[in-house]
Amino acid sequence: MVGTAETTAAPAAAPPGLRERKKRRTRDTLVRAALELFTERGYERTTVDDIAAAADVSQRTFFRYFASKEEAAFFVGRLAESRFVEAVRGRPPEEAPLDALRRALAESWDGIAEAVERVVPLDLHLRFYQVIESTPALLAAHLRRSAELEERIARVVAEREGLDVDTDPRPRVVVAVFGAVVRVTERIWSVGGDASLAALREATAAHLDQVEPALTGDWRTD
Amino acid sequence: MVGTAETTAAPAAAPPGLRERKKRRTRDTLVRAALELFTERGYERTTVDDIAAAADVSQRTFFRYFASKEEAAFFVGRLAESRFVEAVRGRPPEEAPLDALRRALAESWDGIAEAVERVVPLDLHLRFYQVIESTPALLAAHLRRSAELEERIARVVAEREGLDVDTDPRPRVVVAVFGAVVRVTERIWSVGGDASLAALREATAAHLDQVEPALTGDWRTD
DNA sequence: AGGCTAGTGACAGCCACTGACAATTGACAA
DNA sequence: TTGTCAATTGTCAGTGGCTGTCACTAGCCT
Repeated sequence: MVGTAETTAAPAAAPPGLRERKKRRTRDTLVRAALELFTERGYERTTVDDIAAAADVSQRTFFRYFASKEEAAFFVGRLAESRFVEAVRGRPPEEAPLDALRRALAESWDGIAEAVERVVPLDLHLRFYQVIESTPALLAAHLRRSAELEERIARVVAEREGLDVDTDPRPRVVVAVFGAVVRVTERIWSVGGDASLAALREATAAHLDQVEPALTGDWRTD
Repeated sequence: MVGTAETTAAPAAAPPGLRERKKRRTRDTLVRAALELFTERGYERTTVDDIAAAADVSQRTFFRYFASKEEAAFFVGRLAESRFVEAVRGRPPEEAPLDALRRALAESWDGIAEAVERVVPLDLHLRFYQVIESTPALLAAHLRRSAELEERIARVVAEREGLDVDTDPRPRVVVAVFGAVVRVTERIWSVGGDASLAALREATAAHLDQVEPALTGDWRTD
């Protein structure tokens, strides 16, 4: 069952039966309970038993929905990622790669917020980033997931440009640069006082503007 | 005891007593046993008990030397990181940041190889990168460690330029970009056939050359 | 030589995670 | 409606990473 959620949703969605609805409810309850406990008490100090108890299921059931404690933590993040990948796919092919990534992100925010809200309060999701940044185990998992996401996007970019990712390093390089900036932003934003989506959005745009000047390196001429 | 290795070595190294030498030997034996087992059998399929048995100590003793199985895996990598940081510190301040990083890395390779050899065969260390890339848990840990390293280096760069990392995002951005390229290189190199230091060195230089052209984005004009 | 202390092993226990089996409970046809 | 089948769940037992505790041994220092 793990991983077979609606990420692999059928094209023609038949009205889900009771069984399916119940499953979704359980899953969402688990995710929400997990995020609430994590943000209140911390990731490490929350046991899977705690989460299961809060959702009123057995520990074994928790692991039938999520392959690991970590996976539950990032379930919501996954929704956001899919949105972004789709946005990149939808960009007109004549845009330069870095531009396309940038605009895709800019136009994704609202859709992401909406998708997140369908499972947990947006605010909870945003506050959870602070937990990620301050928990080594979670940060590690987050970075690995980001790397995987970058790989997916690099393939999309390569396809747009008619290149082979395994021959030409440029797609991976641009995407890596883009991802690096986004992560620096997340980090700075998460320790800053304003945990709002608007603040994240603006900080991202601002930092992306810094890439060119930062690389040319005449920092002392301003 | 964990973490108090010679990273925090005394300035005037008094001739180490028997106790100290024995400790170092035990630690190195553990590291070597761990890397050998990891590369032969895989990380997950090697238990801490296996490593401890191979080094002829108890499991408890293993955990007195290393806070986690993961830490033993990255002990050698830590040596390499320190060398690099020092090399960055040693670069003349008039160099542009990205240049300084690049040259620091270029001049570090030999010293790193030497430092590694003092603990395990260089070849073993290099082959271990394949294990890292193909083991999710290790990759996650590796990425987190890289992020920490980048933070340290960002501070060095900021200092060189007389900037405050918490105010000006540029130091973190350059370093992140540099780190991203290095990681893309590691990844491609680790799946490629040639697991030699020379190959890694060349691939790194080549990929760093790609940053500028990849960002400007006129990919179809060549 | 003898006390001091760092290093070690043995043991017990917590927590993430997994396999196996039995009990429930939706789904669907008779 | 009812009976059957399959999906979902709970219980139980076990593995592996990791930690606290305690007694014991072995370098070190006077």
